[in-house]
Amino acid sequence: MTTFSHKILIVDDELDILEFLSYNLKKEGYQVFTAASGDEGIRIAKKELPHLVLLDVMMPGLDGIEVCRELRTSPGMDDVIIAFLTARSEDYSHIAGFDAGADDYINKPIKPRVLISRIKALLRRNQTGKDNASLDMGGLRIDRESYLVIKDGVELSLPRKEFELLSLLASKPGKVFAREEILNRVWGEEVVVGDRTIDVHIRKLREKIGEDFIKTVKGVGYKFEF
Amino acid sequence: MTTFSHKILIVDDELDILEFLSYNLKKEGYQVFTAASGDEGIRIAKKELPHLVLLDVMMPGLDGIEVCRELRTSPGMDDVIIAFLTARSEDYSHIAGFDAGADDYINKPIKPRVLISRIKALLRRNQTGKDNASLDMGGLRIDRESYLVIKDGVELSLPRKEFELLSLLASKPGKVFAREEILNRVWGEEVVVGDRTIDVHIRKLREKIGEDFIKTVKGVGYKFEF
DNA sequence: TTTTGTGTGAAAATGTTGTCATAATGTGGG
DNA sequence: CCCACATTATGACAACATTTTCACACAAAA
Repeated sequence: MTTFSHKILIVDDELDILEFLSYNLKKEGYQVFTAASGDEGIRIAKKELPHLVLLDVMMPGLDGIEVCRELRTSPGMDDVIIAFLTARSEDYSHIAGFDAGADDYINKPIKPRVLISRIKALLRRNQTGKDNASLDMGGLRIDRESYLVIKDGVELSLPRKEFELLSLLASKPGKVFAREEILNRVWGEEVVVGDRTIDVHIRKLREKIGEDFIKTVKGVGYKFEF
Repeated sequence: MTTFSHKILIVDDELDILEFLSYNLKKEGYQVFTAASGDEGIRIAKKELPHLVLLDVMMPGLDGIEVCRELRTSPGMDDVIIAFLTARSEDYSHIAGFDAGADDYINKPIKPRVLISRIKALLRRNQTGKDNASLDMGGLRIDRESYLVIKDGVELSLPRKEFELLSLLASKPGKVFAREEILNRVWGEEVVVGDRTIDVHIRKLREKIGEDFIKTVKGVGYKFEF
């Protein structure tokens, strides 16, 4: 069997990042293409039909989201895996809405080892045809199908309410969910539970997945961030 | 072998789009059903159990999202592939909250060639592993043809219900099957059996194949793992 | 008939969920 | 800047729900 090499396209306007990523991925044996703008990214993507596209969200001109949209509607691109590169500080709320095409979000700054393992996971996933109903972010994977949360590679099995709560919050990173809304969607409209119930579940979640993912917005509710 | 034809249901309130899509899909050999409203779509879906549903997001009355929700919670519909049709200009944020069921988003206007290739990809994706006659995993082989389970080389002969239950769970390792889903697919839609029936069969299975393969997810269902 | 398969109900075991009291923390007014 | 107030965090526990397990009844097959 000849060694098969995946094609990866990196689109980012910052040249040093481009080089950094390119270097590390090539070292892993991937076939790497780079583009410094959205337009160029689309052109190369159409020509090379890469298996995976790393897409910077913030770019002058065509931004990552628009590129993603364009790619997703291009012929032959149906199976392309698209991962967004996002700066940790950026507000995710506007991205969150766009769940049509992203397979993963990867935070900058990026440690090579982490990047490689995420990319391997992504490529593996799509190869087995297992189109997982799973979200992957900040070292946390939430798999709605297997009811499993994987944190840094370690499986956590959460009780139902906790899982649903996390699942809800993480479905729209950055968005603040009001307590009322949480109650409606996790517990249901008619169910009546005390005021502290949510807090307690939030606490248990934080114990399990770490303190940093769920942020309290006093007087309003909670939000998920990564 | 006779040619197998996939059933596709299109739901859209614009009749010319309905016709346009219908024409193109029929030409490809698909069995096409159409509905001009959400209600009609649900009715037809329940009757025909299509493999794939193309769902317009914006419709008067029941919109695509609501239809999708309804379908996803209908018995037997778990494997239906649902793709949303969206106008390019539409804001995705309101869709985002709805993470329950869409397998794909397809932008209008639609080029036939693109549509066909997306649909093929979607159908292909879901088909894998479905018709496998023999599954082999973790020292356990499940042979649907000979109705035999072989554990570490030893033949086990399981009663029909037990075999079908195991077969279902193992058809998608990792996936949690809700009790409701199990009932529908192993016992059938109309059959009414008590709550404890599933548990007892699970228990007998565990006795025979070992305790570790079938995991309980409390409040949700069971899943197979190896 | 004997054996095997299948479903039921009731008790026990298990894990999950909700509530309370109390501490900690943040917020806005003075 | 500090205080009083409102809100949230936390830990222990009680209440609850679901699943397990068992013994048994009945049906279907051998």
